[in-house]
Amino acid sequence: MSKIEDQQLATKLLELLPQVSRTMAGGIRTHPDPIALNQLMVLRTLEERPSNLSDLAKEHIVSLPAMSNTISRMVKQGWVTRTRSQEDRRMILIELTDSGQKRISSIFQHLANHLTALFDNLSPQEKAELTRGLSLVETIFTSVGGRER
Amino acid sequence: MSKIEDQQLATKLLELLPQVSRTMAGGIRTHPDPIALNQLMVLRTLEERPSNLSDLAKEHIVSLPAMSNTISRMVKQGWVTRTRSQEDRRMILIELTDSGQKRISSIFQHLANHLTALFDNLSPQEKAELTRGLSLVETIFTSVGGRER
DNA sequence: TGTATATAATTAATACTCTTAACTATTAGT
DNA sequence: ACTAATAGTTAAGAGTATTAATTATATACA
Repeated sequence: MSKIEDQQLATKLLELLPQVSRTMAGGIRTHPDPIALNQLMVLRTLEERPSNLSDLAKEHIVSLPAMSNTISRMVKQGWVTRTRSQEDRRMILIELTDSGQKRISSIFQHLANHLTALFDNLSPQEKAELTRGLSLVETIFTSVGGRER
Repeated sequence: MSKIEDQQLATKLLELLPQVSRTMAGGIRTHPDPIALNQLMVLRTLEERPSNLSDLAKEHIVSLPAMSNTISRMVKQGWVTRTRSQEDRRMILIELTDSGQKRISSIFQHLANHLTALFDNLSPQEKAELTRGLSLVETIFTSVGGRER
């Protein structure tokens, strides 16, 4: 019920956001052959399963044109392929290529090492608390689901 | 020591990032007269104290040109002013205008309401855990300080 | 069967953010 | 005075986002 506390949470989240996202971006930029943060995240999704454009856009909470654009850039790089579905010819299936797979492994490993170094200073106790906190963030922000419009 | 756990933390963070930032951006976009998320964050910094460009750039972990660019756009909107410091004439002091102050109040209030609604479903216990988790994120990601280069 | 509607994706127009490299002032050190 | 460091801007280039308009394809129903 405490409105004030909630506002403080909101404020803290708003302050943390650029710190986190730019530290991440920085962790990628030190890779010899870097990639945009968003592209890495899309590639990680595709690593788990091929996907069509709409689902990808929904999952990453961006508009269809934005995702289409991003995919175009990655197709140009040879990291993913676009294939029209035969069952429903309106749909485009996006799949990771071997080249894309290699790329993502290399960069993700690099980033993970970078982040792991940051976590190193935490005690096991603190790591557990951090994990718990992130789970709550996950609950809150994924319950919203797609964009609310 | 558990490398695997750390990687899972990294992965979770990487997955959460777009969810959080886009939910935030969405919370702003529903305002009748929206603003870019980054601009809101810079305005909030300036609300606390006027600042020169370098400090602003450091605090938001972006390059000097990026911040200069963002400030230019906000000056054009009349939300902040640029004044050359008299003590050290190399420095530019950025200050919030009344118009900027009004703008930020309105939008931040809107966003905070939006987020507060998300927090509403949490128990006080969970809110405490979330707060703790965010503090840890803060510790980790602000200890890095500026960009690591 | 045919027409209307919904869905999937793309293109276009526009805006914002970010990087590095090159350049202009100004200040501080020797 | 000369050099080096610091503060900021401008330029070039890439990436990401939005909404609006357009093209296909699929589905619903009269």
